Amino acid sequence: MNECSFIFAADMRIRDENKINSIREKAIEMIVGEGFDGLSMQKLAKAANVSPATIYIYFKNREDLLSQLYNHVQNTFSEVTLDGFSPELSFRDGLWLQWKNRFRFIQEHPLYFQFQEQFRNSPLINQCGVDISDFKSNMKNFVINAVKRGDMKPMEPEVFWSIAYGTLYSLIKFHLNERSMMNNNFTLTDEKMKQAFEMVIKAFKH
Amino acid sequence: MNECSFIFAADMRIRDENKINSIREKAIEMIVGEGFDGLSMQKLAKAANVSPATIYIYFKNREDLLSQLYNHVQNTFSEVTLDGFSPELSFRDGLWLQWKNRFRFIQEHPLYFQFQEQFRNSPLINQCGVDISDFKSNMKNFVINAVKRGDMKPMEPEVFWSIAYGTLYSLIKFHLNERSMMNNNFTLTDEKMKQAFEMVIKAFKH
DNA sequence: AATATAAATGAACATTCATTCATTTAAAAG
DNA sequence: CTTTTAAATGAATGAATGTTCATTTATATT
Repeated sequence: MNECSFIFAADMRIRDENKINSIREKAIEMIVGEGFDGLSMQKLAKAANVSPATIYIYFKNREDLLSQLYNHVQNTFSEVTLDGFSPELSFRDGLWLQWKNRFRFIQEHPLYFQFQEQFRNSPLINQCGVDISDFKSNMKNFVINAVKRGDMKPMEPEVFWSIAYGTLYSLIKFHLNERSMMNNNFTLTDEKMKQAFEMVIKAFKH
Repeated sequence: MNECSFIFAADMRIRDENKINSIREKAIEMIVGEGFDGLSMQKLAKAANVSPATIYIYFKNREDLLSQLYNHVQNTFSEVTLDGFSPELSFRDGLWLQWKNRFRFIQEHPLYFQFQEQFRNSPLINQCGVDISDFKSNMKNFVINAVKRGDMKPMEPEVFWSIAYGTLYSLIKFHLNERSMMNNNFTLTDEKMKQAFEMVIKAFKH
């Protein structure tokens, strides 16, 4: 398929991958900074040093742009999060690796995370089908194995997820908003993460 | 102050409280359904059966409208959440009452909750100063008392909050999205809430 | 150098946007 | 009933919106 498209596209002027990247990054930047209603195609074009029409070469329309942005962010998220992970890992090691990987994701891509959260909490999430089946089957099998080994009593996956990750995501949000709910600066250090993690592990104990 | 404004306003045509309510509710409805970029002043006027100009009697501009919406929702949230609550309650009873109250809030005002989350995860949250100091001092004192009594070891408030409520909010979000992360329907019953609550309590045990 | 192909463009489109304003409507007081 | 006051309005404003299109530019092959 790759060779095919290379052959057929032999004569075409090559796509500027920097351009499509620039459009994507600037779009995410604008959305995180000004919200979805702060993203206009013309402002985006200007920010990405591109003609408005150029955007429509790579994206069918505004909706498709947003959808592809989310897709891209989700793929990056899956990559980082699955790094070094295996469903065969012990409950403790596997969950801790997930915590570390997910925290690394927001450290390496803070804008991606904020975009992700903004998108997920908006109605856009309902119009956008992103395939993360590989990621999900990894997570699912991990839980199945944990129950098999008796590291965790059986429970609905949503209950598991809420305790295992709801806590972490809340910590991360405090970390990202310097002006947190408590009005003092909060930095999520490894130590605090470990402290919370041990409490979560205790919650899962029989 | 109330009497004063009554006297001075004696001759004026009375403000239609239904109108301002209708504007508010329709606005929240539109935002939850179509996102912040789905809310236009003209569409809102039509939905609320009002002239666009009328909106500007009650709200300085679009930004002020959004800010007042959030303010209203936060006040409602505080009312419901503090119902029956006291910082003097035992750790277990107080936290459980908070869980029940917050769940009741999203049951009675599901749109409010979704609006709240959408707003909180958007950049709008930074431009909008809402006073919830009464609410916060209640929550703060509750934690102080819990530490005093030895029901909980001292920890940063953000860590406490993430374990105590991060879990609950995650459950609530699964509950509200019928198409959840796990792709099956999830309903947050009292039983499941209690199950998760007991795990959270265990996490806090010494 | 000439050709072919698609990338890239800037100007233009109709539409929708937030906001304003001159005018009308309704209600309370005299 | 008349007057007064502010609520309420519909039409209008210019600016900004998403999208298109005829044209130009750049590149890989001949």
